[in-house]
Amino acid sequence: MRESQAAEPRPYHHGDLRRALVDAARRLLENEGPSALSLRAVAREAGVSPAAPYHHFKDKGELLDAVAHEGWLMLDQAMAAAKAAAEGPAKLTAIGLSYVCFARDNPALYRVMYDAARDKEALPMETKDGEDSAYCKVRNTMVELGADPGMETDLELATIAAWCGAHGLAEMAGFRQFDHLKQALGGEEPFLRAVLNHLGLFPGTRPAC
Amino acid sequence: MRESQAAEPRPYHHGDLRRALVDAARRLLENEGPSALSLRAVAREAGVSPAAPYHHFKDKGELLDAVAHEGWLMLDQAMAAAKAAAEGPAKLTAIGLSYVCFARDNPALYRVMYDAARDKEALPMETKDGEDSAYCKVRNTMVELGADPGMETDLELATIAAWCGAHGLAEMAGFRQFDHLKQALGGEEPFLRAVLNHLGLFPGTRPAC
DNA sequence: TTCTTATTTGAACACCGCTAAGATAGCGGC
DNA sequence: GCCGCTATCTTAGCGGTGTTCAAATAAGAA
Repeated sequence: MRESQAAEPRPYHHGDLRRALVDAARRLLENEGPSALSLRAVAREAGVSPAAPYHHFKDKGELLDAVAHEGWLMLDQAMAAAKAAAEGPAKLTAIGLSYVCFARDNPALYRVMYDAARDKEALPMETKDGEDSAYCKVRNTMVELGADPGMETDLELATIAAWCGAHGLAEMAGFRQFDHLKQALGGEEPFLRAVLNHLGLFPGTRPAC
Repeated sequence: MRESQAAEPRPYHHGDLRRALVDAARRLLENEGPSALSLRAVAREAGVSPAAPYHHFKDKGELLDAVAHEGWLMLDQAMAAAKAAAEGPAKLTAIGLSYVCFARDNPALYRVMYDAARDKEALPMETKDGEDSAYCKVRNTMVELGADPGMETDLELATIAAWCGAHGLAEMAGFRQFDHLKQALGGEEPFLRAVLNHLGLFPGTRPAC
């Protein structure tokens, strides 16, 4: 591993500037926040001129897309790990909790991920390897927990509802106005679990009206 | 009312540039989208120099705060109207639907509203008139529908869960990947209603596990 | 070696948020 | 009426941004 990982897209001068730019962007994002993520700053961080990135990305948005893609991969992994670590119906809550915790621990990256999704007007539905996306993992878990895969619309609706709840909670969990409630419940994780339990996560268990 | 509403902040040269700037910003937001909402563009739209806004707003963020504030007032009104038009338990779904429709019809404004909220790390909890905010309206509705106001944490959790679900749906409802589901359900509004019904909106009705 | 092509640079353009200095216009006191 | 006074607005400018383009450079092919 002489120059980190390279050799796949046939680097010329730099080694693998595309890779280096995405890494620099993630570094900036973590250290300085999303407002510091200018294309020029990324180039500076990677040690190249402001015009260099344009030979690897059409524009700034495409670089952000690449960053977002890595974010979705990380989220996938976190959710898969949480699912594997839990048993039975607790799997769903565990997945939701891992989702919200990922957003809490990577707020800038999470923002970039959803900005990209809004631009495309779609959530990523499959990873590069053809594997199921995080969204599909939630749906699969629903089926494993007893949702009828024949009732496709109901299954899809339950998945969407769960995803919406988790995303909303991820965006709102940091708001200060909930601090007293977290304290009353004994910490942040109990608070998150409590809200998740209030959401109608399980298919077929919603109130009839 | 000679020059629209004025006389409160004692305008000098322009009449009421502050008001005009917020209006110009809302006009730009609606016509050109959030990315076109630069402070200079707002000044241009209002017919003043790029430096003029700084005598009425500390910086760009403060102007956006003013725009966001008007957005929250509009959302308040929409939710209040929806609540008044529905009866019984349908009130909650009606409120949720009005929330999501507001976001759909004013996507750029909705974005500005939540950007401001994230900066402050809080949702607006009361309007200028001391009236209850949209968030409080949801909680009040929960009580009217039978939630026990004595169980304060449970009431709060239910309110948060409902708000999270509505916000998540508002952000996700426009994604193209749900088009086929909307079609299967007979349109967008049935789709929104279906997702809202899948969310655990009502306090005390969540599954026991 | 020479040719070709991918990569990177440096300079430039238009736009951005923001600041400072000066011009302008409405107000209160005389 | 006139005179400050102060709020308002403009002009000019700073450093930063995304993006383009011609020139320079370096790697591989012939």
